[in-house]
Amino acid sequence: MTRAAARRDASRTSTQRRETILEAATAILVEEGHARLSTRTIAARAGMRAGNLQYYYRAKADVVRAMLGRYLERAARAIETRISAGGATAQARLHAAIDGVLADQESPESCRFFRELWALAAHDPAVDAAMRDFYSGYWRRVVELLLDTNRGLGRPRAERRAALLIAMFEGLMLFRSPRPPYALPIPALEKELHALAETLVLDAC
Amino acid sequence: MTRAAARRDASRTSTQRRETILEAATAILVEEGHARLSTRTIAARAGMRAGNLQYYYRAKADVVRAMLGRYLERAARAIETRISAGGATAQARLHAAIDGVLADQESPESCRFFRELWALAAHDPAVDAAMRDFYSGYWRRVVELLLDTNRGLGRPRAERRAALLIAMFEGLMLFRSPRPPYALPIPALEKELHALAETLVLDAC
DNA sequence: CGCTAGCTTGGTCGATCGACCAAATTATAT
DNA sequence: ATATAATTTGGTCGATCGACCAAGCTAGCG
Repeated sequence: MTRAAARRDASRTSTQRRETILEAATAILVEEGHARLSTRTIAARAGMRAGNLQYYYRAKADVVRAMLGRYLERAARAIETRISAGGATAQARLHAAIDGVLADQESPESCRFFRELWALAAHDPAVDAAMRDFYSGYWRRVVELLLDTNRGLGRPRAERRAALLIAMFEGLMLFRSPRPPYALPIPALEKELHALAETLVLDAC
Repeated sequence: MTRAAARRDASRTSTQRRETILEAATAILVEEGHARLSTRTIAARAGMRAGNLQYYYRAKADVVRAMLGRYLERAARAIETRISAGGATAQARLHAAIDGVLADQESPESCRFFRELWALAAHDPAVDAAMRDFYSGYWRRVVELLLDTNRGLGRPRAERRAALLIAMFEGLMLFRSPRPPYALPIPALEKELHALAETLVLDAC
């Protein structure tokens, strides 16, 4: 029997410890912001000493990198799941995707996290690269959704409109968080957004 | 003769000294980011000692507040100027406003500055309040522009669509900066955006 | 049993931060 | 010229940061 398997406490495996650290880092980023994301606060939240955190991640940048990968990966998977379960027609899947993104934005944590990510990416090349990767895949996926719904759009136009859609989503996220937004009636806004997506995908003018 | 007028070097008036400080702070925020915006770096860039900076602004927050007010005020005035000079018809003024915002986004400094502002606002109540003020006025102005172009829209719908427009603008800014963006063909994108604004303001469906 | 590898502690290091202040300097007014 | 006010200097303070490391602890191995 290997040592790892023999552990009484499964939460003490090395991978589980790393997971705890990433969870702690995410929680701090969401609840207290990037300015308070220090090796010490992460360690404290993870229930360990600062020195011990360095045993699992040599540098703070390694923690950030891992946390980022974990989060973006999950976000991408969540959206993909929504799309696949969205319905039979391409149009239904498009609207399911929009609903998925909007639902994600309902959670203050998600908005917070992404706002902090933008802040971090502004001057951290590693974070910036990861964000680019994420949005690049995000964008390609939306382009395909638009094309699936209306082949007549043509790829260049679909690419432009996908970019506008994503920009609008991200812009909305800025205004949602952290406190109740700029007196925007979100539900009505979402209907408007669905209608807008409809024209974006149908109008080939 | 007053003291200020008697100064040999006009750049040594108290107000001019403060202006120098705010310029230095803005430059640092744009070129090096909010993480490097410290009282010491600001003072160094303004050509004075850290202690002297505190003579003009008691706390770092005061510098940030003043810099923010200065910048947002200018931004608001620039857009307003564009609109007034935009043309005779309401529709021409709307498109002039869009061009103005897009032109502002062309400058990397502007994108940088706003990205850093969003980062600061995330956990600085004063910055957050100032941003809210700015976007609140921005939003109201766009609502009026939409209503001027097409009375038939009705205020609630105009408010929603103005919000979507602004969200799209701010979202685009995120993707523009700091480095060449996500392979987005910006000129074509801007045409698309004008067309989209057209449907937003005309379609009353 | 003792050995060893994995894990954890607690402390230190140099750097940077915002803030504060007494003293020195410079400009203006009398 | 002298007194007064405005400005500038240079240094210190306590706090926090990322990183580092020697020593101690623990669990499974032979």
